[in-house]
Amino acid sequence: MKPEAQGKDVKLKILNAAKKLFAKKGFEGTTVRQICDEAGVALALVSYHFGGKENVFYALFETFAPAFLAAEYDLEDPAQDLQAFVREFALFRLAEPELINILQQEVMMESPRLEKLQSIIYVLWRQLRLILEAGKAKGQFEFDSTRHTVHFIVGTLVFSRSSPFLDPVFQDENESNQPTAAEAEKMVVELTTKFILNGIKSKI
Amino acid sequence: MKPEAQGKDVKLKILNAAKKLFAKKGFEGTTVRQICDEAGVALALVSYHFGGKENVFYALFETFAPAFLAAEYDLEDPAQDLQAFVREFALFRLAEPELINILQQEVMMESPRLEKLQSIIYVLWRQLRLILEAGKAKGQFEFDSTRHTVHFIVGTLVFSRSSPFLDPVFQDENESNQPTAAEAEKMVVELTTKFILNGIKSKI
DNA sequence: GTCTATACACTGATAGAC
DNA sequence: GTCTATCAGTGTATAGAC
Repeated sequence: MKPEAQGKDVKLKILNAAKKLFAKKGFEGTTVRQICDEAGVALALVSYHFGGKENVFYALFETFAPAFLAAEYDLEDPAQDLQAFVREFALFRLAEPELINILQQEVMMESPRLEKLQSIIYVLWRQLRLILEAGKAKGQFEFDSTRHTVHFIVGTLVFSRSSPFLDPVFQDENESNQPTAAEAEKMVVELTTKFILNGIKSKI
Repeated sequence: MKPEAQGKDVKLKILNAAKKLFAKKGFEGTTVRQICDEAGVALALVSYHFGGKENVFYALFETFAPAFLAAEYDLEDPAQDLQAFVREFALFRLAEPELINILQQEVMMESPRLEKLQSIIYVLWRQLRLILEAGKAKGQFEFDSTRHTVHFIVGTLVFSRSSPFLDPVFQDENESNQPTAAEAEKMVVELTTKFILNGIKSKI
């Protein structure tokens, strides 16, 4: 391994370890020692490469959510925009469940760290709000309060804890034969879209 | 104040402080010192009255969610049962937002503390699942996957962070004139019910 | 029951060898 | 760049005065 590549490698190992641990134990519940143990590197390397635990947190989002939902919507067909929005969000959640998990925890406790993520979150929030209002104006959606509806949709999109003890082992309901990973992905996106669009009485 | 009542008073002050802080900073992010400062009592009293920080956590739910959603549903009219379920949940969230907040954080990180709350959570989860399946069997609801639909509904019910920076100050949309607290409550319940019931195409 | 003072493990961060 | 050893600070819990 080339010397100059080692730094990158260690940084990535730390980021992956931190992602896993932050999602599982929260930011405060995770110690730098745990991160380094999980990553298999020495304790000092978090400070060396990132300059502290908090910067690992920010690097997590810069690395794994670089242009997360940077898509713009022209609001010409809000129903279609909403579908695209939901789809993109659901796919990101499938790709990076830990990141969504961390984000949700931080949003819940209004952590001070959110300030530096405000751009990401606020943009999303605003996009959704604009789509909803445009769709309502065009008669495509049916809801009373934009503020609450944004909450409902975000809640639907964000919450997906497949804890073993909440979903006890039981026969696959409809999906009797094991779907492939790709099929399962597609299904989740479809189901989520359907629930949300139904929720605001939009055609699918 | 009667001597024997002082203990109760201090315990309640600690519980209220802990509820506020756990919701805001998470369990691990909250220190016993912070709890006691917020409660205005000496550091030692958490250990004295509860036997440690973790027991304060459990006492929180025993105290403020004594028979939370103990309601039974006969599943004769699942659509009505679901409405009652959503209503009861939404009202509890209005009454004890911090508790829902804490619960959500813990569920997200699958904290070890959840084990002792399993009965509460699992019962809820199961009730909702049973209502959904009964309603589907009766043709009242329309959805493909019970598992995912439970997730969507719980997400909708649980997520409601009214952070000032997510909902920037802007003119009350529909609700132009200030509603009373009771009216606002009623509205939230109605909106939530509507979104969820629409989501599974149930009549309202 | 409530307080202050303290014990002692563990935290994040750094210094210095390699 | 990476490691081990160590620091100062803070965590929870307890001992003992009142």
